[in-house]
Amino acid sequence: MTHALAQKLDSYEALSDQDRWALDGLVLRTRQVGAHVDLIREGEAPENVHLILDGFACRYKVLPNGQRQIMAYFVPGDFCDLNVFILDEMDHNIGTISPCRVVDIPRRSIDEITARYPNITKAFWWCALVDEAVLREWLVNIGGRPPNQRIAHLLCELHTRLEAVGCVTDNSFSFPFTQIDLADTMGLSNVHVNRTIRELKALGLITLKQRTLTILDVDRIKAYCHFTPNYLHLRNTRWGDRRSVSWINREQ
Amino acid sequence: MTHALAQKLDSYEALSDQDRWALDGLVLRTRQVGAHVDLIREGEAPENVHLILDGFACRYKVLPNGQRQIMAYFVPGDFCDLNVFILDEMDHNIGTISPCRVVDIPRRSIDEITARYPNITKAFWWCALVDEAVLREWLVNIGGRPPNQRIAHLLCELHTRLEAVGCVTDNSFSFPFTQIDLADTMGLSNVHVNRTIRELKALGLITLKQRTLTILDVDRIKAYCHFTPNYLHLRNTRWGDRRSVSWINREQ
DNA sequence: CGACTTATTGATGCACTTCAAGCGACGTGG
DNA sequence: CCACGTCGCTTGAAGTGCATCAATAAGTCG
Repeated sequence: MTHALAQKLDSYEALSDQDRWALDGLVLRTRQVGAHVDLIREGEAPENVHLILDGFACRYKVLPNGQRQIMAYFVPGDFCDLNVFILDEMDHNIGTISPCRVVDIPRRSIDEITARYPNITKAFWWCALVDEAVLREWLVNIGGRPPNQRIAHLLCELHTRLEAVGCVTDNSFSFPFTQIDLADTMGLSNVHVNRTIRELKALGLITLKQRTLTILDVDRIKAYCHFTPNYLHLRNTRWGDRRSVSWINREQ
Repeated sequence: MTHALAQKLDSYEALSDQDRWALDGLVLRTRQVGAHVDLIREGEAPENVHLILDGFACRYKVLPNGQRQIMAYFVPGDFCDLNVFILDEMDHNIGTISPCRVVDIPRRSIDEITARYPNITKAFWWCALVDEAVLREWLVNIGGRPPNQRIAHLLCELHTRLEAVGCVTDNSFSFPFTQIDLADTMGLSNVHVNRTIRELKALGLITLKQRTLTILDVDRIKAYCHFTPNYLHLRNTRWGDRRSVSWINREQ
């Protein structure tokens, strides 16, 4: 059974057996972390890279008034802070949502890998750039989409990302997020998240029972929120020749 | 007269004379671009890195309903897409706000520089990570702050970033953004942006005349929106020992 | 079983959007 | 040179989408 990281990198570029062995060496020392535990906090100096092998985590900040803003979700196979060594200190927190299996990778191990395995190095780069692209899409999501499409879009993204690491069966996947988590992610109140989710259920797009989310009609929910996965830059995904829209034709 | 890039990198780590010369070689071939011109569009394959030497540009997407979402502002000294080669095609557009002096840097030049100048390589890394940190802060801004603080926060950030490249005198700087630009940046309507800006003027925090913005009371506007520049990771900036807030104490 | 968190639902209010109209600055062409 | 169109800013009026407050129900964990 291959771990989520190898599966994820493989979805970008085919890995050799040597590459795989090197990755296996990276993830030898895993540790189990409970739910709602901080892996690293704002103000601390980053020592290790955190890799999530199992479970869900997130990146977040807390504003002076106590408001929490979640900026990213981490799913199995995701690095939390791959290149963070460059910066002197963390400007945000990283905490678990559900119990997680985590690997703490020292900087030296990353350097050694990138020195010897160009394929992996390239794949790491790809990870970092995709993470940034996801962050951009979240900004678009919060800034530009109405709440119902906003939440649907997040669900489509999670579905796609989790599918790439084999965590989806029959369009169902583990969904440990509370409605408060979602509210703090989407810039909405928990009450409104509740009503929006019920709307998505009523439309027959999803079901959500016992922390398991099922997408009932993948095509319809993607159409519903205009989900295009191009920003995830997956190898096997193809979508129509969607031409870009420029400055000129701003209105419809 | 040193250009904005050298000045910016120097604000991170002191550069040697050799480093400076190498950077000067990078920015030899500049070109002038008008306002509201796309430098690169969604769907295109990235060929060159774009560096802004003078003027303002932005990163944006256009949603199916015609809504534009701006995801980043570029000021003098900023790379638009430093590491974008890794990805097959652009997932967003980059366009100018004002007329700009731009350098198109081919991938090879970047590779040569990073192969020979470790200081510059490290500084480039720092640029990329700070850009990402800024993006995160924008997400917090849109998701978590009320509109008045949201706009004030953007102005504080611009002030700080422009100061680092010598584009601020007497707390005044060029401000070519229209209120529609700001609206598409902040996830607000242009009407509300207008009223909020008038509020900031009425509070005596700013003036805005002939595309020049002046911050009348830097300390007060920073306090007004709880601006902390730690996410910009500037060398010379120091701020109090702001301890991080964690999961536990969520409410105030 | 009891304490606490999470989900749900209703009622109220206001912050924001939308629509609309007027105004000044600017550029272009007749 | 003036007429006209466009664009950005401003302001008013009206409607509503979302937050806030509150109270109950349903899980969940010790």
